[in-house]
Amino acid sequence: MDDQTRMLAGLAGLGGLSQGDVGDPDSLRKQLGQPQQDIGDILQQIMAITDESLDEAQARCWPEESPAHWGGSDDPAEGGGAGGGTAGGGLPLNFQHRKHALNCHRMKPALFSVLCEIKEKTVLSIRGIQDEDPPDPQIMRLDNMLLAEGVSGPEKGGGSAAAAAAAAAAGGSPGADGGIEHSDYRAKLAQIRQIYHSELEKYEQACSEFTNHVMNLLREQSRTRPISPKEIERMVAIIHRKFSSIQMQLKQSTCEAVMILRSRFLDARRKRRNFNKQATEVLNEYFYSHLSNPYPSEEAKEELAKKCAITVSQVSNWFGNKRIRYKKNIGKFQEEANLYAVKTAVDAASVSAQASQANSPATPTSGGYPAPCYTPDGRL
DNA sequence: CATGATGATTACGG
DNA sequence: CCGTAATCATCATG
Repeated sequence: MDDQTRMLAGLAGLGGLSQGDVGDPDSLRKQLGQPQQDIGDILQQIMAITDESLDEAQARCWPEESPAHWGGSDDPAEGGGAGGGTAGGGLPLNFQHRKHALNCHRMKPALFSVLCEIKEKTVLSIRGIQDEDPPDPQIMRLDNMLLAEGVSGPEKGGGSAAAAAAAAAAGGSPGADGGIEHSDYRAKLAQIRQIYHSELEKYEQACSEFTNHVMNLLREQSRTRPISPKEIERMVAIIHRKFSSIQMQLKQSTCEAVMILRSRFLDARRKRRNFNKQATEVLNEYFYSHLSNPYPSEEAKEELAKKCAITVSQVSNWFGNKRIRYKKNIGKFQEEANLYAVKTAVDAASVSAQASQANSPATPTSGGYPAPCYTPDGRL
């Protein structure tokens, strides 16, 4: 035990006394009659408290030899702090009294700060460097994704309800085919979002509750053992890290759910619907009447998209597919070509009386695509 | 159920 | 970013 005491005293000297900051133990030492022994005793008692389990300490009385020092009667500069509990001298003290005595001892603040400092240094040296947490790239990725997917972030102007309603209305109106599915998707997404947010809130609440709990606990304990603010800070950080890893799981599974939903509803390739007859008719009409240059401008695409109740990119897809497939096997498309050539011709004729040249819309003048209709093998 | 049609996606080049 | 070519996955039909 003596060794330990010396060591502690030495540590105390190293840790705090030499720097002479807060507690200024040097001056204290001067004031005290028998400084060395006093400190040694206090440290011993602290060690004893630390060693002993709480139950033991509370259950049985403390040994008789030391109370004199704690009683205060022996102190040169009696602050009156420890007066009450130790009045009897020979009276056995229970744990509460002991604690009180410790707390009120005039050396306590100085020792306490010294111990805090020692702890601080040792803890820092053990695991001080790796403390700064970089913002987890994984969680950032998930956050971005959720944001992009509309799960987190602002509730999309007036909420999903409005959007869903609008989509549903569009679905009810004539000719909007994707509307129904889209609104369904919206509804499901809103559901996911709701679950996500309520779970997130729960987690956050639990986290702050737990943090509060721990902080209260630490504050409570800080009266009997040295706990530096930094330590509390670290503890809170640890708790937050734990909870954020849980949050990450939540985010991950939410992302998964959204992806599944998306693949089921939005990935049109999975649930491909053919365009309706009228739409393909419009598209084919344009294609064959511009066969020499079947590249609709952006405006034309928009026009066609509107007429066919599809999107511009669908128009682009259609023309892309059409061009390549036509080019690949012109023969196969002759019939169709003639049909639409005739159709446009008839249209032209009916609109303008002087339509003697049905040929004009599809003249093989420019090189890109072969002659449209009446043609190589004259298969009209 | 095999097969062709068809809309969407991907890889690549300008 | 747009177009081509290849490819995928589904639809539609016999």
